[in-house]
Amino acid sequence: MLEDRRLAVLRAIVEDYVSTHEPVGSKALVERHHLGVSPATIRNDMAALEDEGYIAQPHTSAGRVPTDRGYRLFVDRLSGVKPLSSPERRAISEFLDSSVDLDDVMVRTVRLLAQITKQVALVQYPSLSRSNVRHIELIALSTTRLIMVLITDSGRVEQRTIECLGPITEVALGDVRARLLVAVSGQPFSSIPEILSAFSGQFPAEMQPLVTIIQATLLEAVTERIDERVVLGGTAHLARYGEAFPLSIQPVLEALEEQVVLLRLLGEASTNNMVTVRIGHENPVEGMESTSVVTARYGIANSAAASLGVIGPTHMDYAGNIAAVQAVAQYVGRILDEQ
Amino acid sequence: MLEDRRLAVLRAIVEDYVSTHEPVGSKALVERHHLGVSPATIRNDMAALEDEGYIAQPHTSAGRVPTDRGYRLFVDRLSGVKPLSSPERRAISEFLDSSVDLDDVMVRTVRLLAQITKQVALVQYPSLSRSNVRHIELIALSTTRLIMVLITDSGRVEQRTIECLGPITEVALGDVRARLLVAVSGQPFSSIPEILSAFSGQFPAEMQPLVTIIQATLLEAVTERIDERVVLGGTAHLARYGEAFPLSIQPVLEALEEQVVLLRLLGEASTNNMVTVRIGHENPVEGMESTSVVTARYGIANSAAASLGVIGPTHMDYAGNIAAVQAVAQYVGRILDEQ
DNA sequence: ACTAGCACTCCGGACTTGTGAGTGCTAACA
DNA sequence: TGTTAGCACTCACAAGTCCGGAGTGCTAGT
Repeated sequence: MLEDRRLAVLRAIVEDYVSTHEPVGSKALVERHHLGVSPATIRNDMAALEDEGYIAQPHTSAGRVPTDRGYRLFVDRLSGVKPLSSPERRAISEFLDSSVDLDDVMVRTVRLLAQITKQVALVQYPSLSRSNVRHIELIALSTTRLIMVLITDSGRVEQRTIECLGPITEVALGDVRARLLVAVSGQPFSSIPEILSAFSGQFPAEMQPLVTIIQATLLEAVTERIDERVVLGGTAHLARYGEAFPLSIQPVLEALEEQVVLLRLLGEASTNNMVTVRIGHENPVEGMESTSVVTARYGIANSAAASLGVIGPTHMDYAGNIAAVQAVAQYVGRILDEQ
Repeated sequence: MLEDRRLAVLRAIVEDYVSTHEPVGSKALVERHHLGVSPATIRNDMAALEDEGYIAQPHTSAGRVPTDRGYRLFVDRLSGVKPLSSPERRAISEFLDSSVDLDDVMVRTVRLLAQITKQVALVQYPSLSRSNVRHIELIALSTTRLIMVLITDSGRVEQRTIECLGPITEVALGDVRARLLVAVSGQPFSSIPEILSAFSGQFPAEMQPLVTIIQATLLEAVTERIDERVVLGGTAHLARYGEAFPLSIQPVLEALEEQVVLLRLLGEASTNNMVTVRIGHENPVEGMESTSVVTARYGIANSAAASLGVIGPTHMDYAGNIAAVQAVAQYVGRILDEQ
């Protein structure tokens, strides 16, 4: 009962602060939310909440502001998930129709997400490591150079140029290509290293240099290249907070330029299919202490999976953003499945 | 003589303003630059320069600030080209060595440019329309789907998925592939439409659907896809100007999210090989009135060409940026030639 | 357990003032 | 005629002062 009201107060504080961006006081609170008690009572609750570390005052005689811990409690226990509005659903389905290409899907998704959340959006390309090989092609460009094209069942196309020491014969290349195709086609990336380990044995000695370098390149493509690409959009939304907040955007912009950092932000998402929220200092990245990250994994029928999400100030609309991220993740998974 | 000094004054004003970012007054001017005259004389010159529209004062009794027109005169007649420092040259050549991939070159270039100019950098992918076809590949993914991979001599790889109505036979596809390869291999993109116009005639009627759709896809790839990709880097540098300037970064960030806008900014570069500078209002893009754009074309031995450049506030270090853009453009051209 | 009242704190806006950088003008000078 | 010195004038900006109001914590009363 008493506990209940305290939580209600916390929720009210978070909601008000998110919408007004100003410290919220006891009086304003009772006026805006019809809690049936007087400001004085609220003040007692606030004092208790402050003791427990859920809220704080920027300075004496100012209203209260939620702390990271307060937001945490809010998203864990208090925030419902706002259903998306119908224009939003419409936008998603419109975007759904006209995708032609994996790149296209990624770009459209990131735009969509940025647009409906009004935040910075991130979308990771489907992970190669959980993909299967759909096709592999070796194409001679000159007598010493060839290009390897790798196509996954998630629609991704990887290419690598290979420089050979000796000249390549048309016949040898065709031979390698044919056998390689048989060996790896349809196989998951994770099993490629094993397959390759016994591969070169079937070729005569004079072809070994060629086979070896091709093999090495392929191996590199499926393993070392676990560093994935992330597309980014909606950075302009950062400027909205510009001066108004401790969130000085410089470090954030810098962080967003590093692929590695983006991956860290997206990475280590929840094990299950739910949305993950990292609030303020919970973020593993320096310079992002006053931002929150909302992420979700999107899966392509278990064959490949990656993450997407949004980044915004800690005082974001968690309910709305969680709903948006979740919905978009579902849609994207579905689209990629269809392809 | 008198004219000469006035120009010297303008140059001094621009240089001081660029380094301090504060309106510069007559007294400070004579102290910092050893013009052999008194402040009063300078004031007369300044008044003249103001009448001609080269400088302006933000408010009475403030120093003078160059106008767009002032900058224009400065870059056209007054600014020497700063040679790059040796660490800069070293950075460029280090970057030069370790490029493996077209994508890699683009990413590295944009980073490099952003780093040495401390501005936002843009690099356009080599234009397809001036490229030659190095190889074309058709790969069946299923009985009704195939993927077309197009490799240009600038190292770019384009892929397209093609959905056929009827089932594809291995033989038919091989036939089309072989003839297509012969027909277009080594040809410039610009001549592909002509080549294709007579292409389908050589196939029997039952193969027409297949040939037609492949042909259409290829045609689309070489023509409609003149919309080029642009990579972007160094946006964090924008934040440096953050509040300090009329350059509110929101519209700029927004503009930078649109590929089309980026192309407009890069586009219409100078006819010759020199660097182009667009100052403030000279920019064709709304919201970029207080930014300048420095661009140059980089060519790959006449076969393909595109632009790169930097974007910064009008009070940028023109001499330095022009030198950097020019140097980087040369290096990139050279690297892509080698590949 | 809640509320009313009260004294206290302190941020932030408004207002004032003073200072200094900068200007334009005029008159003297080479 | 071009340059300089001197001077009165303007005005942004910083510092200082003041005051109101929002908000708090505490205590006593319901």
